[in-house]
Amino acid sequence: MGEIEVVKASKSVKRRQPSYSVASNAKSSFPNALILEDSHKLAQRAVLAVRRGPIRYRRNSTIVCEGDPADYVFMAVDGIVRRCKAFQNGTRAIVAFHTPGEFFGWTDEAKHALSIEAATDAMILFFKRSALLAIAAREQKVASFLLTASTGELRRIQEHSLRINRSAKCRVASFLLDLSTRIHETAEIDLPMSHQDIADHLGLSIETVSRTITELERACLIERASARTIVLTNRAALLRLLN
Amino acid sequence: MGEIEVVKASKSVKRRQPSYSVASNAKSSFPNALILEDSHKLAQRAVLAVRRGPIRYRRNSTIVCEGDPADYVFMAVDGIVRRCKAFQNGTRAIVAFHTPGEFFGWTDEAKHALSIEAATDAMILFFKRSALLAIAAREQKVASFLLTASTGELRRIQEHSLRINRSAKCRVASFLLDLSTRIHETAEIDLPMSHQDIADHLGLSIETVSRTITELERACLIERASARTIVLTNRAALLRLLN
DNA sequence: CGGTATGTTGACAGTGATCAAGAAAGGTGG
DNA sequence: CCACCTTTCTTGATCACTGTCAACATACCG
Repeated sequence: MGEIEVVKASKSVKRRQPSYSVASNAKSSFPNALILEDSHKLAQRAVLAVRRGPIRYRRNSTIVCEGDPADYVFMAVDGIVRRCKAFQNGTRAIVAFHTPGEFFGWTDEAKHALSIEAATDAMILFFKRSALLAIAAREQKVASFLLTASTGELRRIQEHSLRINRSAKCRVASFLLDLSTRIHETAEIDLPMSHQDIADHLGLSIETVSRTITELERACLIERASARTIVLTNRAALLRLLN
Repeated sequence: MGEIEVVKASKSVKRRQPSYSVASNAKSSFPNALILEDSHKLAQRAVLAVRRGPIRYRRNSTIVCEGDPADYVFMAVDGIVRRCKAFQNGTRAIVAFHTPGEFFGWTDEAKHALSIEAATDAMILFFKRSALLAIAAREQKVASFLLTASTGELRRIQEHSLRINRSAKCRVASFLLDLSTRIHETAEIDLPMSHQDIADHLGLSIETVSRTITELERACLIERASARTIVLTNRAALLRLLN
């Protein structure tokens, strides 16, 4: 990835854009997402001072390719981002989804180990890694901000690695609960990403994801208004599935 | 976990102690493990200034329980540590193993989300989290050291989450290669942890771990001197399994 | 030497993947 | 606004990998 100048457009995105419902949610959440604590306000100001963008990405377009130099770190203002790795046999694993306000792409290596892609239409801020490090060296609050972001991501991945070797039903239930928390809608979730993305994230086939959702619906743990709109009607029962 | 005063001993540990072979390896690696770069020497000195211990733990003894207050962060001087979660149905998932020199147990939450246990006899240093944060607030190098430790752990868990939904053969091969790198033995690995630990880490049954190792041996990718001593005779072929 | 913990191997079952077909939703162009 | 097309999702049938149960082997230890 070189300099950031133009808005990249994907090849042929003429699809439903459920991202917009997330967008309206995210628009209001963005300023608050950054300002988690009063003590971090200065840090955030300092961090935001070196932002570039935002740049608009269309759904399924690539922000960073595996092996690209890790010069930049990112934050979505709007939309959902996925970090993933493609394997030789054509399969793909999505290590994490990122919601607006989360930093992602931070690493101590020279190259990004994972591709970073827009799972929905997205607006992305860029931060030069060297600039962040330079500020962090001067401003303690910024260093602490980076550590907090990194620690938070560590916690999320640990939770994910715990659910990944449980049953399909448990994985899906856990994912839905997690998603509902992270995009803080009430009970109704408008799934921002495709079933294929969910499958690749949970290590399941797309068919199993579909079947499992159907099964949860039959058991009256959730309801479906449409394929992408899920209502968590019985959150307590979903939580019980997790043990 | 309260104050650190005495060496805790496990209930009935009268087993083979393959940890000793690792110990001899780790003894020499510890001073170097900390001093990764010259620029970090000052940070390390500052960090080590607030250490407590080391305290000796016997194999399978618990250092921290799930839900214990997260007042301390740890580093093994010697031995292998596992961080894990027990589920209601009696199964267990090991999120990560830690080798001597690695920080672990860092979190931004008030409680440890995972149990921390000695996978072999181990010598553990303790660091009060509040003390580390206080030093980090004064000394930039320490803040950067914490960030580096956290980022490194993030990278390892990401790699683990990538191998966790691949085939059993691929998981085991990847684990052996990773282990051989981390304990920097040559080609011969003296597995420090039990097959049960490996199984719980890879999300496999103990039987599948055993069968897969046998299979790798039949395919002449590895050799076994004993159940716990494995020689990576064909590292290139193992790497090919990973894709 | 005997007892316990750990590892190995076999038989069978179950969860989830794969293959295949059809349904639903969304966008496009007339 | 409607017909058509593409993409996404759903459902069924079958298969394979891995888990479970069981028995045995081996190593370690007192």
